[in-house]
Amino acid sequence: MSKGEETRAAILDAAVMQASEAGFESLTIGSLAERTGMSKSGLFAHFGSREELQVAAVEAAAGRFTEAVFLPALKVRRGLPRLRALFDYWLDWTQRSGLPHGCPIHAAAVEFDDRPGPVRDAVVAHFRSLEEGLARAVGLAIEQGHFRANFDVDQFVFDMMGIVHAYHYRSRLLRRNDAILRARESFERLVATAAPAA
Amino acid sequence: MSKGEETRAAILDAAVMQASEAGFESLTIGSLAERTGMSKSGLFAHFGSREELQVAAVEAAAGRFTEAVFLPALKVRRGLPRLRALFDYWLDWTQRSGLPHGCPIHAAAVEFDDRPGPVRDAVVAHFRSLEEGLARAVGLAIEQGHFRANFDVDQFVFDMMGIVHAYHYRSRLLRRNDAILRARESFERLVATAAPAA
DNA sequence: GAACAATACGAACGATCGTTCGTGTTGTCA
DNA sequence: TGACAACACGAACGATCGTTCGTATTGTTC
Repeated sequence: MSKGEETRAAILDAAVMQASEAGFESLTIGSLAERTGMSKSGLFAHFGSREELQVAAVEAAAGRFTEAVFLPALKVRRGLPRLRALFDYWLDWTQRSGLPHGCPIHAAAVEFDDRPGPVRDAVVAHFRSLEEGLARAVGLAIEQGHFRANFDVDQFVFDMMGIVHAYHYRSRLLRRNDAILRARESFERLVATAAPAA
Repeated sequence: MSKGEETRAAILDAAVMQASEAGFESLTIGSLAERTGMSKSGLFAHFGSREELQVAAVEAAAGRFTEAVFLPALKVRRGLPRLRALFDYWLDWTQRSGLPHGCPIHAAAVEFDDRPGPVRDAVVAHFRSLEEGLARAVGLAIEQGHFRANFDVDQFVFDMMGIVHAYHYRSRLLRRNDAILRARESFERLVATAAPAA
């Protein structure tokens, strides 16, 4: 890795951390320069514009998500066990990735849901690939006979997204530490509706 | 209503609209002054600080929510019918309230979930009262015999929040127009789990 | 080590940020 | 209508925003 690539990676590290704390809109050249100990212009030179920096930060966060959630889940037996692993890894991936202030992309999804542009596009791309990955895992659960054959995969993905959103809301905004228990109970009930006919 | 109260209300109208478009962090004195046709200092004088303006805007949005969701639902027969009405009014309250860019408080919930201060406090207060209202409606459904007696009210509220969050995510970020159908199906399934023993 | 590109810097730009202040212009009530 | 408070304004402040540019200082390659 060349010197430039190294600094760029270090900048994005700091950017993802800051986005986790205060959202992608808080990513300013100045604050990021101070955080990394660089000059504003030196940092700026690694990205053509602030918007490109935000896009790169979204993609960096998305990459971390994949590393922390999908890659380890692939080592688990396909079908329901892998789906459970995905769910479990998903709920606490930020903490395991050194982002104690919540999921940055989850925040971006709300921040940019009404602001067209490259940042929004990057966020949408992440969630599309996330939903595709989930749908694939559900499909495997059907193949393995863990879920019934005529199961509505898309509805399952919708519900699973809802559970995770509700978990974030309850734990981060309301600071209720029973959030993870509520989420697990919801997930188990959701899985139960998918059980094959006895 | 005195002149001052009138302008203040007009400012908050514009503020809620803008927050719906781009979040509460986008509420700057300058942009709001331009939107209302006032001078920066003239507008500023109605609030001691930008933060107080943000708090007032959150409270104004919360008030609108109550008017558009809870008040009309009170006219519906208590129990399951009222709960359904709450859900339906909730899903499209922003459009009926002239906020075509999504729920401002929903955005604030994510924007300020990690930023302590008066704004966050106002957001939390809104969601607490919202959850209390939901729990009360579920309690009435139990009283009316529509739900079984030993039903877990808190879990129901958690799941209902999740459905609405997922609805926002799917319709606003992914722009899928089947979001409302997915949400309704999830809600019906949730209601079914609450049915009293036959 | 020489040569050249890659990288980082400091200074400066116009714009906008929240906020303060002094001064008019209104609305309100006796 | 006169008097006083309420209201709105324009100008200015220091700070920060994203961005540009010229110039050192580095890494990299022959």
